[in-house]
Amino acid sequence: MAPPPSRPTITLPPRPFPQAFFNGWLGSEAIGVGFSPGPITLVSNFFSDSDDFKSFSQFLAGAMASPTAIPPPRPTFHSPELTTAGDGDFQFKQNRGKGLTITPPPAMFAVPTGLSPATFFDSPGLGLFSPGQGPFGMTHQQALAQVTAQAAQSQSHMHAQPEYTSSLSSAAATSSTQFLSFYANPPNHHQTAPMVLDSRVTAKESSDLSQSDQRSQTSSIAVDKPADDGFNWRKYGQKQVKGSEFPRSYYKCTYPNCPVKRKVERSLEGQVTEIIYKGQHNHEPPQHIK
DNA sequence: CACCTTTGACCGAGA
DNA sequence: TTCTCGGTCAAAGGT
Repeated sequence: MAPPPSRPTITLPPRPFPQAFFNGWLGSEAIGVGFSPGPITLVSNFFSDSDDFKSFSQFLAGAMASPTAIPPPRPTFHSPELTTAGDGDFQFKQNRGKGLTITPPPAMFAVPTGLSPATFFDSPGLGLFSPGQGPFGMTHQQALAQVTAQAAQSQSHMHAQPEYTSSLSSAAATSSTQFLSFYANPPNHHQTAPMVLDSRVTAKESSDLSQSDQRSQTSSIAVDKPADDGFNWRKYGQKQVKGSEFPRSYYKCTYPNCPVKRKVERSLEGQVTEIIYKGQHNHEPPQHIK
């Protein structure tokens, strides 16, 4: 499907998006309200009423209210981008030099037949959105729109917080992996009944960090494992996909009879640039002792 | 020995 | 029908 001509773009402050995202998403309960200064501040900005978003589904729902309130792209920041694909995929990515863009493709957001939006959001192998949350009586389009609106709103705060600019790249990159895996497979998400569903979540992270930034983070993030989301994965293939600048790795959940697979694209520096989950775990995440 | 990654080959879908 | 490409298989080797 062709991308919308005038793609709504939202730019967020140069902050570690994942962290900010989580703060807003998880709400004050998870992180602590009023925690500042620091990377967390963004969250409250990004989600103007952070307490209103305690789950990703809520986050999405909240963002879909006003798709029109979208500011022009800001080339300064490097933040992840959230998009949806025609088949209901979600994509979080960080575009090179584009800053955060939250793009709700109006006509592309489809809910699998037979699924309510709430079910869909709360389903697939991602165990994606807010476990235990009930339906929100909101369409995906609405949810995305609201996400957009919230993000747009947050933009105004960026100008007032230039001090975060320099720290974004490394911070974002450092936490991105955990972020990506988390939103796709929250460690403590409730287990939904097994169902035949091909929902996917795509997480993208940019690799447009400055050379110095990349070098500084490489040692800390260049891990061989895909994002640690609490599940165990076995790599069963790798391919250079056309149109993608980085090789794509294929992983299967190692749990017996678990159908979940995921595709991970990783930059040469080891940064995760995209994660696509497919299927649904039919088991609880194994307990990890660290 | 169990489990993992690597990697070339193979297969099916779509153009 | 043939070609391309994404996804998967499976043998080999590593930890």
